[in-house]
Amino acid sequence: MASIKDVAKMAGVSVATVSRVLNDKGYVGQHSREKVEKAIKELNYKPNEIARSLFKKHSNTIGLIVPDIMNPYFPELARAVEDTASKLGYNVILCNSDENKEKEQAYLDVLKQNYVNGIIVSSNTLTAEQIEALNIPIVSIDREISKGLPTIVVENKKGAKAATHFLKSKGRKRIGHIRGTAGVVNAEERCGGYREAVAEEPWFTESYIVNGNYDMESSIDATRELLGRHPDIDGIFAANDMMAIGAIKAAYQLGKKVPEELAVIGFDGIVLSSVMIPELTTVAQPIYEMGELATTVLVNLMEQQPMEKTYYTLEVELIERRTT
Amino acid sequence: MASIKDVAKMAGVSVATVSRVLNDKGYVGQHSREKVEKAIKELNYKPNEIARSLFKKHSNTIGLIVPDIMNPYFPELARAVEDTASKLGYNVILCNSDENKEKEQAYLDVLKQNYVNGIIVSSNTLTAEQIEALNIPIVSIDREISKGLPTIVVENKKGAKAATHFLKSKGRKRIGHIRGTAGVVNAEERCGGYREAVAEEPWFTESYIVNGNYDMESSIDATRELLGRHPDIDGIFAANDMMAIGAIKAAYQLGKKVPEELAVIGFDGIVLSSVMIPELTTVAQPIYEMGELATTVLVNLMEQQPMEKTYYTLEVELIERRTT
DNA sequence: TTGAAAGCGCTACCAT
DNA sequence: ATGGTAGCGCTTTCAA
Repeated sequence: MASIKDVAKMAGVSVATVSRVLNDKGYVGQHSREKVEKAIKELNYKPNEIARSLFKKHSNTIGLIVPDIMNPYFPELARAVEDTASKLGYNVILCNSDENKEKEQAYLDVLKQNYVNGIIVSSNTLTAEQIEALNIPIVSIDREISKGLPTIVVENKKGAKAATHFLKSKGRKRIGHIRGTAGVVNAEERCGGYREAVAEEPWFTESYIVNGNYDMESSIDATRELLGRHPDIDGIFAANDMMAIGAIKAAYQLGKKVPEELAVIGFDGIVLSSVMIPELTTVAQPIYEMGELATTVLVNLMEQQPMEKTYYTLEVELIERRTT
Repeated sequence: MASIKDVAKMAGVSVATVSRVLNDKGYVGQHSREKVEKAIKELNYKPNEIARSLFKKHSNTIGLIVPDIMNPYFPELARAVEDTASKLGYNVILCNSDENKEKEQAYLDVLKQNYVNGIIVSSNTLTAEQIEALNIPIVSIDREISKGLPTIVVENKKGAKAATHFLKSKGRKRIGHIRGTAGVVNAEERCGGYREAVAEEPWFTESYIVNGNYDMESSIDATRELLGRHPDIDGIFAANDMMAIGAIKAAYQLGKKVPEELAVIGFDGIVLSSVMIPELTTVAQPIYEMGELATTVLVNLMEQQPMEKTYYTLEVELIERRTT
């Protein structure tokens, strides 16, 4: 591979001059510039990004840490991040943390050793201390890790409340809730939204809430239990789409018709929700937009641009489909 | 961040000695080693991978180029690649090509400029020349780009044939096929498998094959057309799962019951197929395994280890579920 | 067993 | 306007 030296030699100038035309920085005479450009073309020269990174102390790369890219929420996010990063001249390194603290810290270290410019992270285990110790621009998606740290979240509570009210508006009389993973902030928030919506209902008791793990399997069990306790439930708000699907599966197993006997609404708006049959009514997050925003905010941060805002709460949208 | 110099200073030795203990290479006295290790711990020193890369001429990262991580086939592949790479000490840079030649070449260049050790690619547009010009270890998934280039594929034809025979074994009398994107090799192969299975059927004509684009929308239209032409069709083999889902949607639109009046079988075994309702019968590829294998083969190649094999054809597995 | 120093490819400072 | 060169942090010869 041709290096800057080869270009300089062929053009009959110094490497300094080549560097100047490469970066379009400093004075370069018209004549020299042309010679250099010609040599670059002839040698098909591409600057070595690693050498640049060593000098600049950053590598034009951003790290993306997600729990698991196979979780249907994240491909769209990853795509948005990669699209935006690529447009702005950055590569993205993909990391699957499995919500495991050790893995997460290991990735953080590796990313730092590789001089990433910044990191986008979706995590429920990361602490403010870890981030401060790292001393690299970070933006957090879906959870506020600490005050002041740039964060992109959605209206979890509001969306949950809307979902529950929607079920009521459809004439549902007894509405249960399948809560997300215990300890996860957005699960609490969504549960809070549900609670507000049903607080005044005479029938409501805590037993209308059952715990799931944000996956389909846990939700099938949870739904069976819930429906066992309260056979009169005719509407379920699940804290995410995968659990909504689980609820529908459980309903089929129990011989209940969806939506006739049981209406189900989810949360997230993953692609799956619009593809499955019957199509799922859900409170959709603007996932792509979140990834885009996270990336531009991160890049602003990396480039030390003044930030008007550091905490973004995006709107969710209730999409009515077939399960309600 | 502490550098090797700081460690050397603190330990009272030269940077050469520190480097030796870091890499466990060359002679280091017991006493020096201990001093160095102590200093490393105390400073929480982590070697700068970029500096290493500059010297070594590779960066311990591999590029993964896929058409679109949002396509449900790829998250599992990406996960497998990342898991395996991470285990072997490599990072992975994610690239979405959109099957666009220019984007693809741009990524190839960027990856090379970043000294990636190797690349895993799933592409229908990449040519043997591009790869040779690049001069970086590459393995191709899902398509043989050129003889000799390490390749991981599945038994497309065999699987397609099995799918069609399976429909017959279920008593289906008229079986249509929704073909994948024109010009894509695996689409041809799968179509070939279907053809072999129905060649002897007296009813068979080319009009039982209709073209889709490997996505749901195209398949809905294609299915409506197919069923319009041949209302007697009672079984459909779609060249991938998304198109199978499209076929099912079209059937619902037309008031046909699945599987009673129309059996549908897909291909790929994406997660979606087991989650949707009704669960989809499909010919599953061992996607995770393919990613794993691709990565280990690539790493062998990068490390110049002798390769027994360069072309791997993996078995597919017919999974019977609810749509047949 | 250890250290000095060259060099990986590039940028930016300082001269001229 | 241009060139020489130090230095980014590391590895690896070469000498001692």
